[in-house]
Amino acid sequence: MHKPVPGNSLKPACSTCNLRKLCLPVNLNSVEITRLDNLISRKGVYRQGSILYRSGDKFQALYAIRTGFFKTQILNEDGREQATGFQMAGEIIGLDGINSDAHTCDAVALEDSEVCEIPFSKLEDLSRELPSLQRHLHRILSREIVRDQNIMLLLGSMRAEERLATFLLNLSQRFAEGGYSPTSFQLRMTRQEIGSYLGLRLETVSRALSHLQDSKLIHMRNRSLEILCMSGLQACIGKRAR
Amino acid sequence: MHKPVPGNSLKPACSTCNLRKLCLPVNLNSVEITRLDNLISRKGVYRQGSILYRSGDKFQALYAIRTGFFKTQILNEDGREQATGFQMAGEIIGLDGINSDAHTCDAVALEDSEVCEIPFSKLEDLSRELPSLQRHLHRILSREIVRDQNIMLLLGSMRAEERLATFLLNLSQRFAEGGYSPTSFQLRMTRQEIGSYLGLRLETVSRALSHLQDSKLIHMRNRSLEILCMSGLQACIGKRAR
DNA sequence: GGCACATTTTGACATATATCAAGACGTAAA
DNA sequence: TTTACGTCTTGATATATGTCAAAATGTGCC
Repeated sequence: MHKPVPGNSLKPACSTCNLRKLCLPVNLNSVEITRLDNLISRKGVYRQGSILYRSGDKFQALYAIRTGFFKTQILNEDGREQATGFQMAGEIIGLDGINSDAHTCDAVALEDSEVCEIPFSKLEDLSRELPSLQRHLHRILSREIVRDQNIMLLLGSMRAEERLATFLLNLSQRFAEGGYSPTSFQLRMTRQEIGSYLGLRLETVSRALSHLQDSKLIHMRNRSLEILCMSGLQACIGKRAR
Repeated sequence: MHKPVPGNSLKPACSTCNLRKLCLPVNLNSVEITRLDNLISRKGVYRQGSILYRSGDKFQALYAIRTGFFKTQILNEDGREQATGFQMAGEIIGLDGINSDAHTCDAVALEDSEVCEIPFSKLEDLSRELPSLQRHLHRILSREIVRDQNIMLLLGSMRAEERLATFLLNLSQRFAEGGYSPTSFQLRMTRQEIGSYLGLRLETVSRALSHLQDSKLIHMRNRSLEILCMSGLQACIGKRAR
């Protein structure tokens, strides 16, 4: 397990253009953007395997991922573990902590990553002054709710291969939104972590991926994925409703 | 399927004491409470089976349930259905719609119910003026995220009987919070609806309930439930991690 | 009060996924 | 390069839950 490295060595600050493009694409004029930028005080580099926050940690800030990849997971009292999401550059992490002023999940870097810290009470202050920022924050919170409910649908009603197809298509879409190839990318997580997210054992994940490959819908070599037939992947979701 | 009945016949307005107690227990002085009350314009009575909103409906308001019981559900393109929650008096419904200005699930009354409508843009306006209201709104949104992630844990890693036990204990706790008996209450939903929520078939729900009853942890007569051994129910969660 | 329909229970059987195990593969350190 | 360790794949088998079916029970309407 590595330790987080304070990231003052890396120069590209979480500046205006990045905020707009990645984290907070909100209709603000340049003065307002500057005020928002000024909130974002500390930045950090997190090495692969290091912890951004743990369940139980005091909640003080949201984090905008500038580069890299994280997972969030919750742990039961009985040691059960559930990955609740994988977050990539441009996404906001930490919303779970607002409710009780404490985080309820762990956030772990899956590769070396940079984050911007957004002190939440300052964000609240500013969003009282800027309606457009306020609205954006509300949308981010609501989007997370919608996303989680769609995962409930997946976990509650899809079979293993459908879950995998849904998962890969979702990653594909998000890579596309980030400006990367939607058909060819690296999986940053292990089969075990994918399984934890999809409610499957790692062997089932492996078998389902092999089957998708046998069907010529994807090509996998270790963790690099190529989607060969997007429509075929889409079609295999909901092939057999139950 | 019944139609909603405009509820101007019923007098008990969603007034201060109700707001405080049920929906928005937020630190506001009486002037502020009055301003909040004034937002809450329309009220409605919904008969059992009627629809509060449908997926795709334009989002304009949140709803505070004054009395009664609702379920929310999402439907896949392929007709798959997932109950995403059961909401009781004192709870807020409709948060899913904020993200895209359209609801993403259906909300159905499971018994005759009364709701207060809270126009969301007015709530945003007021919450820019009242930090304590703003903070409360953020907590409500975050709480829903935490709740959904705990259901992901349930769906992703628990066995049928554990899911049932978790579900019953959650209902019990919420009834207790609403001032009702935590050990004896009516289930407002069918076995099919419970199954949809827990990712199980109705037969499995029925069998799991029968088994909990055989184990003397609960007593069920139709839809009235008595919890005989709270600690026993708790113990059967996580008995066998996988 | 009786009829029709929805809901629930229970049984027998099917099946998807978990479990256990072994070997292949990939990566990092010596 | 070799070694060691974590990850992944694949096979054989076990098991929890789904599926199908029938009967019992409950509920609402005429």
